[in-house]
Amino acid sequence: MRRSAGRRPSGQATRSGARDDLAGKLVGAAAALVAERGPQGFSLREVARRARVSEAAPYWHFPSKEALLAAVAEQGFASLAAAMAEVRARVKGRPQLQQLGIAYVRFALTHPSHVRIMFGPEITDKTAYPTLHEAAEHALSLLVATISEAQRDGHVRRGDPWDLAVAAWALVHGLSALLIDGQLKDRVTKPPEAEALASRVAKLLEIGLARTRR
Amino acid sequence: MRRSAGRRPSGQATRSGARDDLAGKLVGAAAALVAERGPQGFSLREVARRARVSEAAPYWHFPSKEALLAAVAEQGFASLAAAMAEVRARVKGRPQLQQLGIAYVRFALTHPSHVRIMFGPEITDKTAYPTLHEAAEHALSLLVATISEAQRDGHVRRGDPWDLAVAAWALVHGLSALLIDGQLKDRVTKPPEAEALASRVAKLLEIGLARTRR
DNA sequence: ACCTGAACACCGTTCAAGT
DNA sequence: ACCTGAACACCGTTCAAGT
Repeated sequence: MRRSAGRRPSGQATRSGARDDLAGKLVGAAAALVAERGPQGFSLREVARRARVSEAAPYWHFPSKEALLAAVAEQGFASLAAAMAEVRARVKGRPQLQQLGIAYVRFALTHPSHVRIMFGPEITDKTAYPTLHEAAEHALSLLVATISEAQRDGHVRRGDPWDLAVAAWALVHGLSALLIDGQLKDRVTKPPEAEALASRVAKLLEIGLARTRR
Repeated sequence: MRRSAGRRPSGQATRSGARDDLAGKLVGAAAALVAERGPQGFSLREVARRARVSEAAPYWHFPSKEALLAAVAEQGFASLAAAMAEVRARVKGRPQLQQLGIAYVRFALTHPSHVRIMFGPEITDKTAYPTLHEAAEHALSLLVATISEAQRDGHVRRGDPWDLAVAAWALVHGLSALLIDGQLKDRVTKPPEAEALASRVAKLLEIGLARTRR
């Protein structure tokens, strides 16, 4: 009960750009370890070992293993949002939604362990980490914005944009989960097949959300 | 290297109906523990404690913690398939698909930890447990059958039924995952709201998969 | 303020030993 | 064939102690 509950979960340096920043190094090592071994093989002690500090050292910067993972998850939502923003900047008009969906699945397939941390039960209460919550919220807001604009341009049916966004999110998130969890291994074994499936499903999304009478 | 890799992962009795069946008792205790504490709080030692045997005892019946969890997951897919079959028997015609979707989400919301075990990373290689794989395959086959019949009856567009089934599965699975993982807690806080959202999303599914020009 | 070393209470799994 | 008791190598977390 002597430490101050690990501020700076995003892991900036204490002073400007100091490179003795252990918090940042821990987040980096944690992200790498998650990518390597997945949520199962992850351990705080191994992170400490990789950062060349004692097993108790991380506790000064993060109140728990969960808090460190929350920082990793936040990082993940930031990269996801960046990937989404890139698509929104690059492709305009009717195909935007489909491309956004494909980008989502692609992100999940290239960072499966990251995605598991972002959404899985490792972080029990997401609202306990406000910056994580905001990062997730921001990614969703990009999708809602895309839907709203598509409605304005007449590419998507009328209706509550949040509802439609959740449906779109659920579709690509569900496909990602099924692929990551190996539930479709019988029929889709290689990455290109997964990409093709993602493309077809995202096409169905575009059709499904399209204005009736197309 | 002295035991025979735990046969009977479904946990039947050795002789007909013998009630000293430890394997079955372990699966029961494991399922209860999963429901109580989730995948995180689950431990093989606690299961052994609840079954009133030593911590080494489970290893005669199951080669690993993962194998015991695979039995729990198999049970989960069996109940899911049963719930789906019930819907298929009860409701016919065009609303069948929507009702199936709602039933899926309802199952996930009432058995969140079970669903996590069924789909999560706890079981690394699903193909290593053939009966688990079959149980999952069977649940999917019910969905494919529903789609095929709906196509025959003119309620669903043309196209590879497996593709359409995967899209439908992804949609309801994704919505379930987002709800379970608390990703929608900002907007949907109570079970009735979740049900209503599931209903609207499943309706979108029906519309999206409908024949064009409806 | 920040970190170490040692400790506590847990794990999954193995292995000799019992019946 | 089936189970126990003890052991090994790990965990997350805490706490006194150092600087």
